[in-house]
Amino acid sequence: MKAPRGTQDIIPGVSEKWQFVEKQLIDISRRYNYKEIRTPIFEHTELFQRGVGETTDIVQKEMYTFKDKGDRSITLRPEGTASVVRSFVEHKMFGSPNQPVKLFYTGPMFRYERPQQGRMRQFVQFGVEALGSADPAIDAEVISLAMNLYRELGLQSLKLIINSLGDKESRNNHREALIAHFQPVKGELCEDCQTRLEQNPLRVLDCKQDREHEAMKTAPSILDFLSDDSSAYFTKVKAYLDEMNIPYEVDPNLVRGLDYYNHTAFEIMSDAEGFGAITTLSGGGRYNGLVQDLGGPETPGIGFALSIERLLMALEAEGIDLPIDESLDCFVVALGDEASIKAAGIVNTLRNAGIQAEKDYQERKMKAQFKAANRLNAKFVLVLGVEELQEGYATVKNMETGEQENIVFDEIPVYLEQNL
RNA sequence: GCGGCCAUGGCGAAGUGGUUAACGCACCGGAUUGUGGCUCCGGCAUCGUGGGUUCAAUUCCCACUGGUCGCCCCA
Repeated sequence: MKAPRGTQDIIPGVSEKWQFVEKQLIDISRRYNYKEIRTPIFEHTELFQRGVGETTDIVQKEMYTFKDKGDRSITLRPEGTASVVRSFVEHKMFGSPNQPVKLFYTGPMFRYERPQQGRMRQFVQFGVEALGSADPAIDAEVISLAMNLYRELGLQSLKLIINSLGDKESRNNHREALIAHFQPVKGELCEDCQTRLEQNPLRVLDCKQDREHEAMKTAPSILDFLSDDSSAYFTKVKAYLDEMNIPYEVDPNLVRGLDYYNHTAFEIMSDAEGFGAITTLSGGGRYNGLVQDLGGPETPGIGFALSIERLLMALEAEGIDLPIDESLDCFVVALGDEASIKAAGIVNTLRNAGIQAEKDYQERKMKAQFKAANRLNAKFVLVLGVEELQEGYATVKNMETGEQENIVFDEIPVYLEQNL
């Protein structure tokens, strides 16, 4: 038996990295005053159809959807925002006195895709959502949070790309212009783009296949169609980023793959060598209509999500070692049955005193027990033999210096606490 | 969803249509009857799964599963 395609086990040796990174993400989020939200891993299919958008690749071909025994259509969540917004509405968080409502989440997401490195069918996202504020300062805050998460872990090769998708009016005008622009050459575009032109002409812009087509190069930019309000908004977002010394690049072709975005859109990529085809570390943007689409009052929102798998890949690509403690405080070597019983007692006492302790369970000989202790990076080894048992002490060896001394049983916890 | 490459012990990695499938690392045991990191000796493999060709398949063919790279898309 193997884990299903596109899934992975995170086992000791790697799980420590996950724990470290996840703790880091949570700590930094707390500093920005985001609170954790946990939502179900599956939802009614309709939530994603409405929230993510019928025309998106996610909804059209990537969802894990099934009927449960009550004949309900259920979908394993492909992303986090729709669920968070659903929960925001369901729990009437729009009524909270603390606005905006600032939330973060971590957990597995599911998309049925062809796996390759950095693209799994089950992958873990960390994301934040700020609901209830239309202040460009919160856009900048979310972006700065995203950048800081990476920076504080030591990543250097980062590129922040931003764009504005405008408001409804801007998008409609741009949409008309795009259709008018591409219609005459429609037959020369790839099949997907021909469909996109009908359904969501904006997405023609980020087609990789037709990138070289001259109509692409001369295509009307959304930035030229921004309404005065949208344009002013985007200018303010940039001003905040400038003030926070966050470098960015404006890419008018940056289009997010989910339908709910408007105004600010951004993506963080890695420049690092050895990163293969996938360079996007995280993406996010503003979604001012989404809360209303999902049955809540008109409420602005912005958020972003990152993939922890890709974050770990980026760390690897940049050769960053996480400060993970792989040592063991104490290993108790016991010789014989009687000593083994005493060892179990001592190990228990030490653990109760907050000291990491381990003993042998393989009936190994002394030499092999020392080898095991060494392998576990034990800082101290306690030896219990016949003589020790008789006299009521343990031989305590400092594995780094090789020095050893006799410590009576009762004093072992204190001795170790003082010397660790 | 499309195309290429790949699959040998815990890990890395040779190899062959035919009796015992190299080697390195790790692990276990011994040399060293109570002390790790060095040395020497010994031990340790249903050759991804299923089917086919053949007197004989780990080796050839097919399917499946999985990995990987590119495309697509994204996190």
